[in-house]
Amino acid sequence: MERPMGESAVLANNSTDAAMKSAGTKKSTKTPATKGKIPAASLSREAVVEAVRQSIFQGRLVPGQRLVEAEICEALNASRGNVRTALMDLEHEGLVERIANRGARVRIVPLEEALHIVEVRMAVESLCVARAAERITPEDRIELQALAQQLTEKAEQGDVDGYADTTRSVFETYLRMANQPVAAEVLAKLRARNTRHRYRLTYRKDRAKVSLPYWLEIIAAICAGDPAAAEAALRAHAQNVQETMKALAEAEQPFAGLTPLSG
Amino acid sequence: MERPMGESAVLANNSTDAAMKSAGTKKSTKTPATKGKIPAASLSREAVVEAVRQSIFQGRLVPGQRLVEAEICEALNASRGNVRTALMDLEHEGLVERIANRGARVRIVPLEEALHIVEVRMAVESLCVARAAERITPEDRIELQALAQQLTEKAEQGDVDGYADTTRSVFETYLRMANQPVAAEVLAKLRARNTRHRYRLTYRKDRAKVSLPYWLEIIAAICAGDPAAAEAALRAHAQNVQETMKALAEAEQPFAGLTPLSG
DNA sequence: GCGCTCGATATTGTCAACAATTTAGCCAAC
DNA sequence: GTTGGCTAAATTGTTGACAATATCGAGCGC
Repeated sequence: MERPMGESAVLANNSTDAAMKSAGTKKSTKTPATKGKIPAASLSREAVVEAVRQSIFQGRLVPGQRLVEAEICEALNASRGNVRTALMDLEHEGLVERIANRGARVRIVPLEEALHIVEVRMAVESLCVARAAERITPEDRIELQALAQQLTEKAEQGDVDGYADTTRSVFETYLRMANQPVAAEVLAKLRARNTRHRYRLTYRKDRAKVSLPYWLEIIAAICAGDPAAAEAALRAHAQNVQETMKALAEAEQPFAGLTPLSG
Repeated sequence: MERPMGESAVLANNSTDAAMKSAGTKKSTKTPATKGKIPAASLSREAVVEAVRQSIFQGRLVPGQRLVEAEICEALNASRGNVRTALMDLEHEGLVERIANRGARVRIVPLEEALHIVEVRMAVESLCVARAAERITPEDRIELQALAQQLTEKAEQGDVDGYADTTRSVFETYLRMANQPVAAEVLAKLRARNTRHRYRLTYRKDRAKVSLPYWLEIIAAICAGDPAAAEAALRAHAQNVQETMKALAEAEQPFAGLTPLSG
């Protein structure tokens, strides 16, 4: 209704490839045959979850957009049951909003909530870096210092993507070091939930210059085995992120509907 | 197979009442009639979630117990689809564990994980009490001081249930004051997830004596508008909880299977 | 006697038809 | 012109049947 047709193609064009990739792993063991009737080997629930999730992350599905079960069915060639459960899964992840009898849509995460998310992340991640600092081993120290070096290089080269990837590696490294699986789980969900807001920050040309000193300080504190300093450094970074997000949102406010992902 | 029969009654006997209560709210508007065929007005998905959740909380379903869809169906008089989605919901809550093609069981939360949960809760709740201390209003102060008074009285009277209820009120109050919906959401899930371990602590006769000073200190710090002190007080409490949980688990280790809920 | 394949059974996963609900358009009445 | 109810269309929710998968036990060869 809202948009008559053809938009389901947005989901189909690029998604099925990625979706099939994860679906292939499943049905590989045995050929179903299915009594001669070929039901087009429809996507499993997990594959649908992944396809829709990626579509949201990559901006093919914009916040607020309606997710009609039947449309997704056709676009991904999946049965409605699978699509339905997939949407429920995504609701639990906080990516999709579902209202009873009224359908699902891509969840809109308002700035205020995004700031709250950063705040909670700050609390949980400060726990993680503190524990990482306490538990650091010589091997970890070498790895972290190498990452610090790499981070500096990427920043100097102006390699935005590489810099973003490396920060993720740092994050994953101290998370592993912290040995806090519950914290890791919580963080994964929170990060997924404000991917969009995070993207706006991460992929800015000048972001590396601002964030590099914060990252280096965090790494230095962990390597020094100083939990308090690590917490402080992480909180400083988080506060900068909050401020920058606010500033960015204000700057973009006038343009309302537009979302210039690649500023 | 494992246990031939009759155990489904464990779920049915007491649960349907509570389940019906929440189901009643839904179907109240209109009588379905359903073409003359009476499908026994089966429980909706949410009602099943609630019934199973309560059964787990109240210990009628013990950790590790298998949750066969068909059995729950019959016990609660719900359709399998609803039971199925309910189990998936509970999986997301961390209460139920589901293995593909092998069914669901009540999740076993090992001591180690329970300690991790307390640690994450400590991080998130310390954020909340700090914010509560920053944002406190005169009305909040009056409310908190009244709760502190009540807490002291219940502890003196040895009213274990009342004391537990009041601590929950304190928790809810500073959570509301903190204005951190995301943190509240995360905490709700974490609390649900180690309900069982928490019960062992909360409902001990002598627990109030130990925890009361911690609670009073937290409240005092919030009322004083001192975020740092509030965080410190909360962390002290959390650490005591961790230590006590460890000690309790060790003490119970010899008795293996038994779970003396009302020690 | 021991291990192994092969069937029987129990249980979960998928699907498509059906029921219920909401929404939008329309006409009538005020 | 606006409000109110009524009907039709679109969409979600539910159910039962069927397919796929894992588990267990019996028979069989070694």
